[in-house]
Amino acid sequence: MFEATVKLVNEIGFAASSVSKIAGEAGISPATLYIYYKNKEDLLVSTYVEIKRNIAGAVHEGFDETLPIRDILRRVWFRMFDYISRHPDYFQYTEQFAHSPYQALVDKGEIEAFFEPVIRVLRRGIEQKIIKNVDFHILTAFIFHPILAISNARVCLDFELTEKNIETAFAMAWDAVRL
Amino acid sequence: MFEATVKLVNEIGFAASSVSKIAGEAGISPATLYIYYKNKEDLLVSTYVEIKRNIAGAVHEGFDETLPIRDILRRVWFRMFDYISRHPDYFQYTEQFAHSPYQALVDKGEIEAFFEPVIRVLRRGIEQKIIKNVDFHILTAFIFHPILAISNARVCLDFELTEKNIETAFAMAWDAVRL
Amino acid sequence: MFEATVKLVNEIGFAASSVSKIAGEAGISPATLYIYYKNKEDLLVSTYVEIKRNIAGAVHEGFDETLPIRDILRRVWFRMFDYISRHPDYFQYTEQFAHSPYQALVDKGEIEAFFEPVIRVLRRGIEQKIIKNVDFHILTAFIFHPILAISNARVCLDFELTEKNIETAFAMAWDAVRL
Amino acid sequence: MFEATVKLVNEIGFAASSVSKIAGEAGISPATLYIYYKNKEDLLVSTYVEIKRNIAGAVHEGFDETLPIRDILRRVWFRMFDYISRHPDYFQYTEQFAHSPYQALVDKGEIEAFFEPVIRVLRRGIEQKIIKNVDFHILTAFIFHPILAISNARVCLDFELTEKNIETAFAMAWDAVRL
DNA sequence: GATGAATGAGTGTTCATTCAT
DNA sequence: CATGAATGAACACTCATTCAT
Repeated sequence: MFEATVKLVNEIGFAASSVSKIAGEAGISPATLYIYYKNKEDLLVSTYVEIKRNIAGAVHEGFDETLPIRDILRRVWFRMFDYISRHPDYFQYTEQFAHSPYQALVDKGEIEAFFEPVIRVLRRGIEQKIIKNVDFHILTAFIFHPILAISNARVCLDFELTEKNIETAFAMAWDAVRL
Repeated sequence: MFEATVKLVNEIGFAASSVSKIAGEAGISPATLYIYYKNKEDLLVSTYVEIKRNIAGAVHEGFDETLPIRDILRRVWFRMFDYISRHPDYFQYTEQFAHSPYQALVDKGEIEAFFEPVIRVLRRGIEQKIIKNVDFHILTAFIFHPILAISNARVCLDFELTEKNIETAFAMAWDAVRL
Repeated sequence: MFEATVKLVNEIGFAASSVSKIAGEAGISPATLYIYYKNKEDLLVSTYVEIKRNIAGAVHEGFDETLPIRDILRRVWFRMFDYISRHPDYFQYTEQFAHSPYQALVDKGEIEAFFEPVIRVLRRGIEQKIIKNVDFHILTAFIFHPILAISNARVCLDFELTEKNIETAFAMAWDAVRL
Repeated sequence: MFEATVKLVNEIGFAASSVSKIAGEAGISPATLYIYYKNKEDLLVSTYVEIKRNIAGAVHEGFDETLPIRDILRRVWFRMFDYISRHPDYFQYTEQFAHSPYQALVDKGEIEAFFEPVIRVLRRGIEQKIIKNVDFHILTAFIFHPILAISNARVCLDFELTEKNIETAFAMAWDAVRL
């Protein structure tokens, strides 16, 4: 059901992905779907949270708090791009979801918890005066959001994403946030 | 109809905004709506393009190409935040639209043309070795996208957006793109 | 308006031919159409009656009551095929109309009056014991209806209608009705 | 659903028979109808094909290829009138359908296959020089189409159809096609 | 567990028609 | 005469959801 949901949303869009179609894609009856999920909302939100957990796992792989902060962030940045290139469908799902009305139904705290390690690193960076002491929303707007913007360009438009491009982009992100 | 569309999309979301509901909000019959717009798609896309034109007009107000590039971008940056704070609903509409399947139906060239002056400035900045010579998608990911991320935080969450915050954020954006 | 109605009905069918589309085809406003016709029904029925009058005029061209009855009917038969091959659209309109619910709204007497001369000939043929003395519905079922069936085959299917075919068919019709 | 479709089409005509009305007549929800039929077209075409199969079954009842050709055709002819008098509504449905735009969507081959036995008899009649050697479209225009014309007169107008009338009409049809 | 059958409420869209201008 | 603007009612069709089996 998870896979069917993601696949369909990526093929025909969020709004057009009806319960019956998702059930059809999954090879089950719509009625069966309601055994596992309370309703459509539950299905979509659960799928979103699952992917986010998935992403968090991926970006923290080989996470080593003892490295210099710049290296940690750089690794997270690269892991993120790597994940998106391996799972463009999962990524696109989250992008669509995050801008839909369903977004309001997600427990933001739960999502943030997944990313706790890297957030803690940012906080340490501020304390150690390595990273600019600005509001967290502004910080993430410069080191996480550009990833999404760039990846979206790659998924939707004709933009080619090379290793060098990613390196350059990270350098810019680092320039933005470092003291 | 324009106002009704924006209002409803902001209140109940993109997917739930049916033609009848929009017509109801506008105080007209659904049939009447179809005199002015070819279909739902046309209504939504037209509304989007209209807002984008609107935004482009706002950010270019008092545009002065003779100023230093940093000052030009700073002005655009502030004008953008100003516009969003005056028209959070218009902004939110574009954010929702840009991540919906309708997004694919927009003539990207037309939209880009609206922002031609500022884009030309960026290009000049690269030529004059004031701005990093990187792909345009990457550049915009650092000087325009963070505005959206930050504004979204303001609209959706509890984030307060002060003059000083904006100034700080711009400094970061500039750090990211300047040579 | 007459031409537009016929043309559209032949292109998109009877049911799909809306008043607005007919007006559009005629290059006028739907409102204007209502100046000349009471309503849609009036438009369609009038068009039908007009064509029927047209057909009656055509089949009676060069009508000569003094000829032998077989020759008269043969001439009518050929004139009918000639008309249909010159105006397949008019013919098709009548066929569609005659099997639609609108058919009930036509003054059958008025239509029959158009064909009075040839009907009178049939009646004379019965009196002179040249034609079988059977109910008129049966008679027309054999000398007029086959024309429609054959013409329909030509219009809808791949059937080629040669001079010789028509001659043969008339011989069969005559065999059916003559004493 | 089958019965409801036929009944409604006969009562209010083909064009006015909407899916909701048919569903209403059948005592079910429009949505339910779509479980059994792909769409309106499917419903109408299926109903037509079903009736045609039905008719073919009826006219071939007691079909005996060893009888003289005239007797075979006479039996088919009478069986056809019998069917129509027992199911005037089914017959009327096919007449309306055959002149509607939906007609184009039917697999003509499938329908013809239902009537294969009697068609084979006609072919044999031609080979044995009992029936005129003319195009099949012309042949059927004289032995099958008049049935429809006569029956239509009975259904729509005031024409009374007696056993003697039918016998006379068949004699005429036979006169038309026999050598 | 799983599902076939069902549906009320809704979708986007077109209809025939009116009427002030 | 002609029409632009308007609409209530209907259209074909899909929705998320339920429930007896």
